[in-house]
Amino acid sequence: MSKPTPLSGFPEWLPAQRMIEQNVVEKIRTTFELYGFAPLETRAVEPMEQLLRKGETSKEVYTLRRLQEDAEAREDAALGLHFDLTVPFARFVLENSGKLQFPFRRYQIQKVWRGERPQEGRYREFLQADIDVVDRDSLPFHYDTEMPLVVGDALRSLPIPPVTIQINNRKVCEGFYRGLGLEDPDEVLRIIDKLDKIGPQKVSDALVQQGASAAQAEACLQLAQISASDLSFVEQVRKLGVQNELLDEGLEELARVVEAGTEHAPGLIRAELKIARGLDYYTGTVYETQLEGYERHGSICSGGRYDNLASTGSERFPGVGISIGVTRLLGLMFGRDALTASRSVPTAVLIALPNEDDRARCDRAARSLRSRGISTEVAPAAAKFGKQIRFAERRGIPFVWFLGADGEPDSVKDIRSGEQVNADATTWEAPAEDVKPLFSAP
RNA sequence: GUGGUCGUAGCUCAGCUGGUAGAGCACCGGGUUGUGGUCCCGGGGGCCGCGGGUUCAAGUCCCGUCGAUCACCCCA
Repeated sequence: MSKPTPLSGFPEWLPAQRMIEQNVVEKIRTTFELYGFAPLETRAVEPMEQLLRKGETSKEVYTLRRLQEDAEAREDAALGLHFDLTVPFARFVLENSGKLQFPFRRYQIQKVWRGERPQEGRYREFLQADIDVVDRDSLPFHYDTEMPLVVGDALRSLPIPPVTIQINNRKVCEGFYRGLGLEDPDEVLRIIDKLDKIGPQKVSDALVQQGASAAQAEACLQLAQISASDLSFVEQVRKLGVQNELLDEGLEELARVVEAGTEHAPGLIRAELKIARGLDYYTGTVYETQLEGYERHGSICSGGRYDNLASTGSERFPGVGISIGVTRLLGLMFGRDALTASRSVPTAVLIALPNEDDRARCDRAARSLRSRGISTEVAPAAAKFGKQIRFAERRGIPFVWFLGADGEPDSVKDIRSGEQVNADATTWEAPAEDVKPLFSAP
């Protein structure tokens, strides 16, 4: 059997990177819980009809079937892996609405799968950290203002470059387009979304192609080019002179999100009237997040308001949510060596083994250190101390422990400084910064 | 899913118009009878991503495939 090769789009990290991922997830989780979001995990698989309920994303869904399965059952292709965490959550709410208290806020940190062509920062299997709030019948708008603040806190707790959460509101766009007399707001939105990639001239051409007049296209471009970190965007939109009720409503909402950002997290939020978001279940606020220095790789955290995603005949559960693309974030950072671990193992202390006969003594010392939370391993084999120190060095283990010769005290060496001092395994404490690996930008 | 570029030791790469593989770093051993990182000496490693084809001969040309990456699509 020849050497296995990677599977495109299914990343696997090395232990040092996995430690970083775990640490990142832990920090995100802590922030989510600080805001009172309750943990939830849904199954990886959903019925296809659920997955396709909103949005034409069928081609991205991986379907599930047993290897041995009769042809007729196969035709149903009844199950698929979820491609985000919002749709399964909506299903879960409908299914369990009787057992939940509303407004219901929960977080989910899980793998999702999409059958897209992979490239840097884009994968087929990746981890999302998602928060949502849903309520019965109607959901107060202030939750729309809270979402970016939560992920802002989470992202700012990580050793990564600054982020900017860009906000828009579909009501603004749709209202504006309708106010202009354009009939197909979704199509306009789709075109406007490409502004950064193809430039204003081509966007304008495309709009005219779709039946817009030159003046209408120009107005759409004017709107899309509005960007502000404060409320000044309202005035800028007004100046364009379009009158529409939905537009007014959207502006009011967007203003509230920006206002909350200004108050609670200066520099985090920016009204960016060109962002659209692909998923078509969003009905109001939409979020997209840029990581400074990695803008061209797309948003690392997105979401929005969905008023109609979770509804049955009689019941309706509007929601708002946002999701951090953990794998994208990490993949981009790893790709530039911009996030590293101080060691490749959790171990803080390596106990040198002078002779195989001393293993029991070493194990005793190890147990003593572990009992006080110090991650410890005993050297794999008796060898020259130089080799054992090198074993530790290769892995970034900061301390090597030496048993004292009979009657002598043990000693511990900081192999970074070379300093070695007498120590007692029942009382010695590692410096606080060395107990766990550190994760940082180099 | 469509198209482009790339794929040589663990890593970074060299290998001219086809003539059966090299460097630096890393790794292992010795100098250093057991406390490393310097220095010196020596060593192991590559079906040249994989499969097929053209040719007397292919790392070098052609096709396919897998992987990486870029653009489109879409999106975390």
